[in-house]
Amino acid sequence: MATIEDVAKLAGLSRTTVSRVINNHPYVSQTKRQQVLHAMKELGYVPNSSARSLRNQRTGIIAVLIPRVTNLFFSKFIETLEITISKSDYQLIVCQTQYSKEKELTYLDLLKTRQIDGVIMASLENDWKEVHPYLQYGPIILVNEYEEKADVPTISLNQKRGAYEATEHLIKLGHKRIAYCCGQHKSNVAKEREKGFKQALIDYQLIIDEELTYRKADDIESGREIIKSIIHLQKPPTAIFTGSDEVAAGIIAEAKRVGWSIPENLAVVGFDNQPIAELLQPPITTVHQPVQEMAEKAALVLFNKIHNKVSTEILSLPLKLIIRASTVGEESEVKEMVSR
Amino acid sequence: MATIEDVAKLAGLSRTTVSRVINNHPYVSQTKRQQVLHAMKELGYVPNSSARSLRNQRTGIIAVLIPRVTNLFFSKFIETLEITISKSDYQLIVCQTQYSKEKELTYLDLLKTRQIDGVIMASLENDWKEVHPYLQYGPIILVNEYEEKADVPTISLNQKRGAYEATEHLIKLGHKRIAYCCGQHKSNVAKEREKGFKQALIDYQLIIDEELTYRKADDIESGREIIKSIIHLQKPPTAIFTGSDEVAAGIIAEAKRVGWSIPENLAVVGFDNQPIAELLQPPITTVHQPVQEMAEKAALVLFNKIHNKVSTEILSLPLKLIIRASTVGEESEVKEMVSR
DNA sequence: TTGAAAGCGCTAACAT
DNA sequence: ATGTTAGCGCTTTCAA
Repeated sequence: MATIEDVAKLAGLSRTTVSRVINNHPYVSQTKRQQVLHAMKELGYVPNSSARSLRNQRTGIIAVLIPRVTNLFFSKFIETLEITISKSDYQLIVCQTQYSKEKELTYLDLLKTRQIDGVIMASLENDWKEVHPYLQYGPIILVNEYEEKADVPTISLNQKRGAYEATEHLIKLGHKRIAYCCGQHKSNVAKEREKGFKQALIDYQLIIDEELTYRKADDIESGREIIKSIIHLQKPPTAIFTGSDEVAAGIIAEAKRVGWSIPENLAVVGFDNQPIAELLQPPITTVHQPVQEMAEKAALVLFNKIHNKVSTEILSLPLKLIIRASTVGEESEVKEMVSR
Repeated sequence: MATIEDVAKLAGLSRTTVSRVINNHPYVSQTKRQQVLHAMKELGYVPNSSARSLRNQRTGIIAVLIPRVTNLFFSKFIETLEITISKSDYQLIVCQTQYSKEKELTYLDLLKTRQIDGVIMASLENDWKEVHPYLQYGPIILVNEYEEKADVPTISLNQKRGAYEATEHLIKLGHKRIAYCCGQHKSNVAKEREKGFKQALIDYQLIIDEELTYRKADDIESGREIIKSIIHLQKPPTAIFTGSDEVAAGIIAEAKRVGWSIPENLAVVGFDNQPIAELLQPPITTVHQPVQEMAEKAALVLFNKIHNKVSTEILSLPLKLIIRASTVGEESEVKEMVSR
């Protein structure tokens, strides 16, 4: 591997001059610049990034913390994030916490050891007081997940409002017994959604029934389980609000299996607006989250932080309800369209 | 930020001794070890990884190249890969080539600049002669994708066999006009599947009709497009083999929209065995790929390469056909079960 | 406009 | 068992 020294020798110049050429510094004559460029090419020289990192105190790498990558919400987030930061020649280290506090802290250690220039936390397992000390080692921003006590830039989605609108939609369709089911990992996202859901019930004078509340649903299988439990209820719900399209898909599949019609026997609302939401029979009414905007904004804000532009931006992006046949069946849809 | 020097001073010892403690070297007395440990704790000392990388010529980071992360096949691969390598304290940089040759080479440059210790290529855009020179900078292994000319460890899936079995399944159900549709990015994966598909037709004396061959289908939308094209054919196919469950899902959704029954009017085979395959109406017959095993094996093989254990392993893992109602309708399924 | 030299923080060969 | 010292490859003062 050729070093800067080798290039300097071959070009008959000093390391300094070579470095100047590498970094596009002024005060290098055209002739010498050419000599250096030529020597670099001849040797196939490429600067060693560990040496640069050590010297410059920056690695050009950032880390993103998520629970797991096989969740379309997070993979979409990472897709956009990686594309965005790579435009600035940054690399992305993916850190799956798997909902573990210990793993989360282990990944934050990357900041301590200076392996990365900054962290985007798209999930949060620990109490903020555990995370806070890491701020002395480098910038951290909170995205998607959020935390009152956190004194860092935060980009979140208006989960409460999103959940409220979805619930209101069900209420306006005449539903009075609405089940709630979301994931639960001490996440504020889940908490805010629950707030929005309950607020809607309150605003429309409906009763909140804890029997109809499920808090550990986060995949297809758990959706199925919920139906298995619901069918034994004396007074089953007529509608159900869920925290993800996957859960909704599981619910719909199992409900159909036991002979229920959707939405006649049970109206179902999903969350995320994943591609499958449109494909299922019936297509799922769901809440679209602007993941891409969130990722782009996250990259921007973290870069600002890294370059010491002091920002403590707190941003909340709006969600959007997308109405499909899992709440408004074919017939009622027609009716509604006519009535417009 | 405390350095090793600070720790040494505080402990009243040399940098060497501190380094020995950090790296668990022998020949450090218990007393001094304790002194060092104590000083480290007091200063909140953590070794600087850039300095270690520079000195040790290893970064503890590997890169994985994929087209994009929002594809369940690849996100599942990355999920398992990250979990596996993190057990050995390695970090994973995700590189999305977006099917671009230039981007692929840019990411391979990480090897040149020594930002990473090795590369797992789960996709391949360039000709091997473009990639080959990078081997002098560090280990590269090929996973999923493969290439005759490549002189590197390769872990692939037996795509030809998988496609053959899926096609044979359709033939045995009595289909004679079978459409083929796969993605095409000069990928050998696609080529091998096509070979398997055609071999099956040949073995059963069926005609290969180029009119029924689609080669740029890789998402839901392209599946829909294919149906739009097929319905205008004079002699439409009675079955269709696809390269992904997403394409199959698009085909099924659109076919139903135009009033076709699946599998009565068109039998559909997917690929990947994604969770949605089971949820759709009808559930999709598909080919399961052992992604997790592949990822675990990939980590193992790359680590071996990194530690100079010379292996040029070429491995091919088997695929498995999973039969569901998109090829074998409810009734025929019953028949078949009875006939067993 | 160019170069000499110090030093980023660490490890290892060598000496004791 | 412990310390001295050279150097990994780079950038940046400082001096010329």
